[in-house]
Amino acid sequence: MTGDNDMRKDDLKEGDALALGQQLCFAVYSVAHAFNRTYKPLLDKFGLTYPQYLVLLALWQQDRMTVKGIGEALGLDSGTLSPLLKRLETAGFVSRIRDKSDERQVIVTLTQKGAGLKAEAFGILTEIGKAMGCSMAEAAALRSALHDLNHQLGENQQS
Amino acid sequence: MTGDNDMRKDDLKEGDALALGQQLCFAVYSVAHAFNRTYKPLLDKFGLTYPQYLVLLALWQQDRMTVKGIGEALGLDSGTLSPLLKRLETAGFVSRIRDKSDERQVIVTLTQKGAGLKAEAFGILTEIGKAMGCSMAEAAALRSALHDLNHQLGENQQS
DNA sequence: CATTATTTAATTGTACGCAATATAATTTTG
DNA sequence: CAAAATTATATTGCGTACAATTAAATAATG
Repeated sequence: MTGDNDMRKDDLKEGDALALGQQLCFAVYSVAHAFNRTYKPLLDKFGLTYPQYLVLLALWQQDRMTVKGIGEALGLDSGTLSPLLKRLETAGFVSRIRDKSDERQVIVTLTQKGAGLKAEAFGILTEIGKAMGCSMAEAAALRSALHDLNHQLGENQQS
Repeated sequence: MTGDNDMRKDDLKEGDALALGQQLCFAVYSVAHAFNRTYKPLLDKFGLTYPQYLVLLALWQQDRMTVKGIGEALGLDSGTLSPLLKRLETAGFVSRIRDKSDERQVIVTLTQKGAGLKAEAFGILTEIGKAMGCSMAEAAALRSALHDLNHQLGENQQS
């Protein structure tokens, strides 16, 4: 480290561009993991994973969705959802029934157990709110910025 | 809005506040996937996955790290890193050598191929910058907010 | 200095996430 | 109406993530 490196602060700008701490994507990646770790103990009580919880959230908002509908709501494809829904079915939270009027489709429906979980899972909301420990305005601004970024990144996808 | 106390709006706001953390989490989750999709075609050219690219970013910043060191930098454990590093070694980007002075440790070192890739990676930055379609200032602000959130979520973890 | 405890990687098992493919049902079309 | 194209879901294969376990090396302890 002696002598062979005369780099001064001014020269470091380009080198720093590739630094981990500078990467927005890494910040997002890290927070996603942090959220996952925060949710895990809360969801473990119900035997749910975070993606499974997302599916239930979607169904609590609107029951009787097709696999495709859930996929569009969550940004997941059948390769992810088919086995996930099978596990949710095995666990007794949802049932999957072929649509009689279009047998290609599978209608995913909440069971009583799945529907009943909504009330119990309400406590998760408050726990997550507490864990974030930031103001509503901050959270709302961040959500909005991420929403824009998500849309922007999606735009560049279809090329 | 301040000081105006409209009963209905208050109810709505309370519901929003409760759900905000959850929505923020989903926004982060979605953007993480969106970034992954944006990076994929860029990294495919080099035969890299995004987590593998993260490891190289860490090594470009500081070469000769232990598995544990890389894990701390990226928030990953040996269960993820061991097979990943094996693939990076097979692909010729890094080499793994047992530390002679402490044979428990494995020192991960960039090969010439791995080190040489850094120059080409600047092109990825430009592409990502374009895809994000926001100013440096915006990106920096978002990164800073995510950094804070990550720290905050981490605080609540240690119980 | 031998035993125990801790540390570091690797391994095993489960669950995403996604590309590519397969399969069956429905539409489109010629 | 029959052949081709499209659509919806499921399956396969690969690469993360992460908990739990294992194995080997080092450190701490009596």
